[in-house]
Amino acid sequence: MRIGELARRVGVNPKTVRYYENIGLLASAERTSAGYRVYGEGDVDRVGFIKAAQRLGMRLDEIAEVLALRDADTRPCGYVRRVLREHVVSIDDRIAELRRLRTQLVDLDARAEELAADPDVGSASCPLIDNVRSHGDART
Amino acid sequence: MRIGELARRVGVNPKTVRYYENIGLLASAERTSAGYRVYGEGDVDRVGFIKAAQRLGMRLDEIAEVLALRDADTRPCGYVRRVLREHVVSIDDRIAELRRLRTQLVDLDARAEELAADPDVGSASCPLIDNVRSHGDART
DNA sequence: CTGTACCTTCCACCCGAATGGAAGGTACAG
DNA sequence: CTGTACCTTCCATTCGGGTGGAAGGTACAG
Repeated sequence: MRIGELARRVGVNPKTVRYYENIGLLASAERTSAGYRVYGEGDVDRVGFIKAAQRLGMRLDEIAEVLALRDADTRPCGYVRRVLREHVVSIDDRIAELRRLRTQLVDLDARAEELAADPDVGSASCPLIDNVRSHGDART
Repeated sequence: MRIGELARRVGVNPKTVRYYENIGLLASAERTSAGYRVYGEGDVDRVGFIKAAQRLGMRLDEIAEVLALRDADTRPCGYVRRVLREHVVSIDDRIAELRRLRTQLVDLDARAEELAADPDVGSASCPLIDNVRSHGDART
């Protein structure tokens, strides 16, 4: 497939794919005789992986390390395994932190519940909204 | 306390604190007669919360929404609770995705283990490292 | 053959999130 | 009363991660 289809399938801009190639996250793609880049399923996978990792807050350079590992059919050396293990630990930390945040949010919601149960207030006006909207454009 | 101490306690740059005030994440701080910003424990807490949320990949505008909620001693309206619940769901997604990534990394490490067990290769050289180092300066 | 949808390179610009530095005021120790 | 550590504002710059747009080539349908 060509770059457009790859991009569509992963949900990114074709430019982003070229950008990844530029910075070495993707190997230089094969080209058709006309110079068009040609991709296969492996690339869909790879770009998908990059995007997934990114959503988790990894930077591209960190992702590059992990991908390099993934690419290594060759015997992985100690360095590389250390990097791997570090990533696993940092993921564990992240998960733990997310759980803490989740708890805080659920508690907030519970408080909201209580207040909402208060019969003499409807849920009509919400000064909060104005509050939120006035700083930094709401993206939704 | 003044801005420097707040910043030190949370582990951020004083500039960052002013920046947060600018964009409305922090209310305008009280000032001494000389114009110095004055903070309390609540602010340490708040900036710490911002940083924690950020480490989890939330953007400042999303964090602003959650903080606005946290600020709401007033009855939370439906809108606000919806936002809350959305955040919880997205955290759950994030956790799930992190788990998937973790599994992938652990599998990689297991593969590394196998290969490392192969007796006729030491773990001396590692073409991977060069690979990684050549694109995007390694940060470590 | 022409349209249009897609591709190429190259260069410049955008956004979020800070951070640096200049120019100047303040708190307080010695 | 001076040093230095800290504060103020304002404006410019950085960095990561893209994205826009121009100028031009290509694939293929009608």
